Amino acid sequence: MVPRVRFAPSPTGYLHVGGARTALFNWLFARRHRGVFVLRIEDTDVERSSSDMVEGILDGLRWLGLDWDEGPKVDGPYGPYFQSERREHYRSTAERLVAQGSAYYCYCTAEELKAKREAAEQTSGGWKYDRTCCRLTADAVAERERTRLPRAIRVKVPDGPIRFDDLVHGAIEMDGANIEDFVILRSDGHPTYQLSVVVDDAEMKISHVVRGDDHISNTPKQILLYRAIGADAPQFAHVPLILGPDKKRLSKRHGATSVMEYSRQGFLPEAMVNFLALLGWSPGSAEVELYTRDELVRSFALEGIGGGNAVFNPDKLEWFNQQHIARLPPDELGVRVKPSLEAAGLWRDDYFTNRHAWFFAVLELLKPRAKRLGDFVSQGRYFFTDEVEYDRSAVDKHLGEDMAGHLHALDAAFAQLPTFEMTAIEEALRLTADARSVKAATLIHAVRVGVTGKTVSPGLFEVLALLGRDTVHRRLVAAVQLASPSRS
RNA sequence: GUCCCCAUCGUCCAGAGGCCCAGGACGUGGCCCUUUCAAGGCCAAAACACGGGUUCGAAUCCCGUUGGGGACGCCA
Repeated sequence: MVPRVRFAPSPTGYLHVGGARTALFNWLFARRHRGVFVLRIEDTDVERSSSDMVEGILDGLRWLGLDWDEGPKVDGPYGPYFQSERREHYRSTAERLVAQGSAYYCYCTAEELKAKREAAEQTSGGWKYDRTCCRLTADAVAERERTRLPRAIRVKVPDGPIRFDDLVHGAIEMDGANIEDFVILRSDGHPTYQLSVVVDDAEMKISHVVRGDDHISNTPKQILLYRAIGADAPQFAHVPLILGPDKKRLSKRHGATSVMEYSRQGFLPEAMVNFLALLGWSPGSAEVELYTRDELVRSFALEGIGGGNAVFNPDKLEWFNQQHIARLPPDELGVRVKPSLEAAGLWRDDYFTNRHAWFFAVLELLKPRAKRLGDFVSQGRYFFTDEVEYDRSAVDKHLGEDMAGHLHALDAAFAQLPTFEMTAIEEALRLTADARSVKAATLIHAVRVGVTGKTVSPGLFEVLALLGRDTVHRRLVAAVQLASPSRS
């Protein structure tokens, strides 16, 4: 039997890193075992759900490369995959449970319940539904039904232990006495999560439920429902939560939590996937941290998921990003960097055609310094435009008036070079420095500032070679001007 | 308040009774390389929460304490 897993987000927000990791674990498990990855949208809360949010979540999953086998836009044998389109399944199931005696109508109003709960919290602290409506006589129920009094449906929770074997936590047991008679169908006819999730997981033949730790306490309720509807419960694997640096559950307060926000910030999906996979999961003893998506699929196992919560570490994410950027082949890197250049207005189509060799060489040079995709632009913009932005303090420091003559001489030396390539450039510069009794380093720094506007760049000779003789000449002329006393 | 989960360096993990005076990665500090900054290489500091057991022997098993997290909704 092929494993069937699902990711079931509720579209009440964007895909955040916690949800992304849950989705990733499900996806990895499905791919590892050649199973099926189902995407189901849990939009039973009409008030808080929106189609924009659905799109946002799909975008996040697509960006991460987590493709689903059944779900929105991918028909399957167990659809529809939006809970809002499956109401009849839930309603009829709930009525069936009432008919067979495992659930009952509850006519208590929200106000009544709220009052009771608040009163109880004043005194004892905790509160469970007091089963007022469970004790109603058949006549009393019939009377209320006749007057069409609004009612919800509650499950009658039996006392006694409910056990299950969690794939990450092991045996877990809870006593029904600690669980209240929870609502499965609201008075407006909409199902609650507890009902819809069980009905759908059962009908969609889900074999393994991999979800957040925060659902552990829901699991016994759901097991009760599986029993009541006469279905086998799936295997459960409850993944610990992702925490912020303050050890509190990760939330907006901790900065970027939307997966797409990381995309915007220049992170690679490869890096995010690698980072998230290793947050709470480990392949075992291998002392390797960098994985491609395929490698993760090959080594993934639910057994490797640890039991404790994990703190989200942005520094490590950034390191993964740098490593994955460094591993991108040149043409692929070009594709990834293009949007940043476009956003800066520095993109030119011939970077992919006539000048692709030059373009790729520039990216390769900038690569070891790039932590995010935007760094190619912020650190290397002088490659893509002649409008050099000079760092004022760098100019003051390295382009003193004594440099004007040196730079002029260097420009002349460059003009004499038979070929303008790295070793020849270096030789010319060192010779010029010698001849004029300046330290090569001093001249190098001056040229760097003059040509790139910055004190920081890749190796200067590579930079000059890639910029080309004409560009270097123009900038050297400009640098001589900058260094000349007349400028002020 | 009740119930549940968790507990190894600052952080993420390895460790499934002797291989561990605890290993890797990020971060931090130092050195090397060097025209700057990175990258890379090398080195260093840094942890088994505490207390009881069990055992010849415990980071590993059991109990308790403490600490952290989660759930107790006609939210999901």
